[in-house]
Amino acid sequence: MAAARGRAGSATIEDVARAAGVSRAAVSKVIRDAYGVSPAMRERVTAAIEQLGYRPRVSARGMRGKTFTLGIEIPELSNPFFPLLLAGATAALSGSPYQLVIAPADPAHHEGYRAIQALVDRQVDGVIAVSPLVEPAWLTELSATVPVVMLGRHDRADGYDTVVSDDEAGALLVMRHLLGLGHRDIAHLTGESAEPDPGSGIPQAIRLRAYCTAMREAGLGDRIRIASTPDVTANAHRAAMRLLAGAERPTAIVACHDEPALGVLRAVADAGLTADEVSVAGYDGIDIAAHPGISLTTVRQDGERMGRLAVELLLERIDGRTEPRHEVVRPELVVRSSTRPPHHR
Amino acid sequence: MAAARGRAGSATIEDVARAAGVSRAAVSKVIRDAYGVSPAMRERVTAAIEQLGYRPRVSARGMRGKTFTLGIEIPELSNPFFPLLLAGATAALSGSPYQLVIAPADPAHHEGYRAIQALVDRQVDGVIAVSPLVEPAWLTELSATVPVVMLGRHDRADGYDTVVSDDEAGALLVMRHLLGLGHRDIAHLTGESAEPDPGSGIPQAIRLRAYCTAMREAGLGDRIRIASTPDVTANAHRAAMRLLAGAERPTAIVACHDEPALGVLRAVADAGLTADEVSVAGYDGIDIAAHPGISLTTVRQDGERMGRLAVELLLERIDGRTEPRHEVVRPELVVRSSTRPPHHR
DNA sequence: CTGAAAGCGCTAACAT
DNA sequence: ATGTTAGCGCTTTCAG
Repeated sequence: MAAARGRAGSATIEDVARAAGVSRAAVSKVIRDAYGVSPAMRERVTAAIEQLGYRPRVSARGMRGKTFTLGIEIPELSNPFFPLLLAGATAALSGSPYQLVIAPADPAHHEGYRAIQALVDRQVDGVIAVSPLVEPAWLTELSATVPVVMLGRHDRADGYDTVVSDDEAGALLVMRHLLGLGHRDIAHLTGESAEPDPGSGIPQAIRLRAYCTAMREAGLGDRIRIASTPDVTANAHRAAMRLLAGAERPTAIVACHDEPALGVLRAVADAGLTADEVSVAGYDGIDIAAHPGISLTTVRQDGERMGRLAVELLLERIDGRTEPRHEVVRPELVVRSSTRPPHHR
Repeated sequence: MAAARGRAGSATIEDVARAAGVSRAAVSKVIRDAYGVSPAMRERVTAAIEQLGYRPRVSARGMRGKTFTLGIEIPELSNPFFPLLLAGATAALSGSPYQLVIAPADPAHHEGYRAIQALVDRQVDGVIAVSPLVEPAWLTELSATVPVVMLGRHDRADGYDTVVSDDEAGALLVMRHLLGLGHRDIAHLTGESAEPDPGSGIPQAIRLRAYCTAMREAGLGDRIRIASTPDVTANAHRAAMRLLAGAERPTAIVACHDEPALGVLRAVADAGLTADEVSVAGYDGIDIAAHPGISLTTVRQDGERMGRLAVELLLERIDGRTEPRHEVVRPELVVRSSTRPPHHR
């Protein structure tokens, strides 16, 4: 908290130079600690900087070179998984000269593009995109201008790096668990976006496909039951209610994320049922799932690791790497009391 | 998603001017739609911009004037209350030319200063600070340079605006509720930072004081029981366990936030107790509190409104207002099944 | 209504 | 080792 003597933020490199009786270039060199400054000069300049409360303007710096700013675009911060990513990213950056800035993007309005563009307009040195909805082609184009790491999509492109969780493996983990418990009527609750394009790189789509595969391989192809709704998180409760009220009530419901799974749990309770009648599983491994009042079986994704990896890849790119890298992290099944053997009526 | 013909991001205002056969100044005017451009020229310029996929560099623009960027500093995004603020802030900004960027700050390391400074270095047009730990004096100094709105602290200063929830009223709401139910042994769980300086503007400190006041006014001054720990969110469970194991077990525990309250609930369950033996109340009104598996009595703060207000005040300041404004929003008690009349042994 | 030109604060050659 | 200088891309007087 160095005290600023002059009006904070007003001093320029010129002022510092004058105060120290040196040239602007000298000050610049001291700031960036570039080659060719005598200890004596460094001392004088440092003192002047301190005394004037001088801070280099990043915008001005950005005009010639880098801004030492990394941008990350994030949809719906309300999803507790994303803070994990950020924690990892921030941790990976601590000690480095880079600052992370987050641009929130409302996924409902195709805001991903807008937010990423806003970041690029602000001359960030690299972009991490978390939006599952921006098109790979667009990102490829973008990556010609600025290094890009896409988080959580399975499509690969040469222009940018990716960090994903192995969603297929994760989804199979839950399915094997439920099938192992003896469930046969397993329904899957997912977002609308997963449906139309099963080949897309969206995690939900991958998980949906894995669900279908697992069902078919267990000889339960005819019992596949998919409930899909726009904005699953908001509508999970209603969708689950419909599922539970129907003639052939499933004995287990697998949700594409933990948050919708919470809605499903609520629906189960509201329908006067318990985990003995209907098992529920989620996906993500958010903290609250471990709470005894919830106790949700889920697949934990190591969000912190993913965030850290994303930053590392980005820094490598900024450092000059050109061959694309694609990191896959392994999810892990966490069994809790929301999933039990099916009750035989 | 206007297709960029040239290499994205490479076109400058100069290129556009050349392509449209006009001067740079003309293009600039069109961009900012300033006074004095003929429809014909506007058309030509717009076409050129479109065709070249031109995007103005915000840094360059920032060198002369504004960056149309608002910065918000937020500690621990994992706290589900903060996304609400962001939602409100983002909503208030939609349609405006401003872009919101978030700088995450680890509260553990005095990062508030660093994050806010990073924002200012990047020439944001205004700053919203959520850190309860940055010193008012520092903010006052800062506000000489850039408009500042402080969110969630009760100290007032002339340099900057504030938006706070009425924490005293909120805390009294819970206390009155519990006392009304018949509780007499009510303990309060809070963070260490609330303790030392009861007169500070930190919300937890205000709530702590209100708790004490309410107890005393009910003639229960000698039963005041404060459990305070560093990093309450992480240590709530342990602290609650100690409280529950002690000789004089409280019949109710009030936590300074919902997240610690979740830990308390877990402790109650782990100790083999129920809401009939120990009532628990939180503060914030996070979504999960409404879940039947949790059902936590709490005080809801309208985070969305607070975020919106903060942005509005900031925009007013940017627009030239100089008299300080201090907005107070009223919290609201939400009673759920975690609080019940005390069990008489 | 349009254009020429002077910077904004900084970095990076290029001298010295 | 230090200083000079030419821009980076944009906005903004100020003339035409």
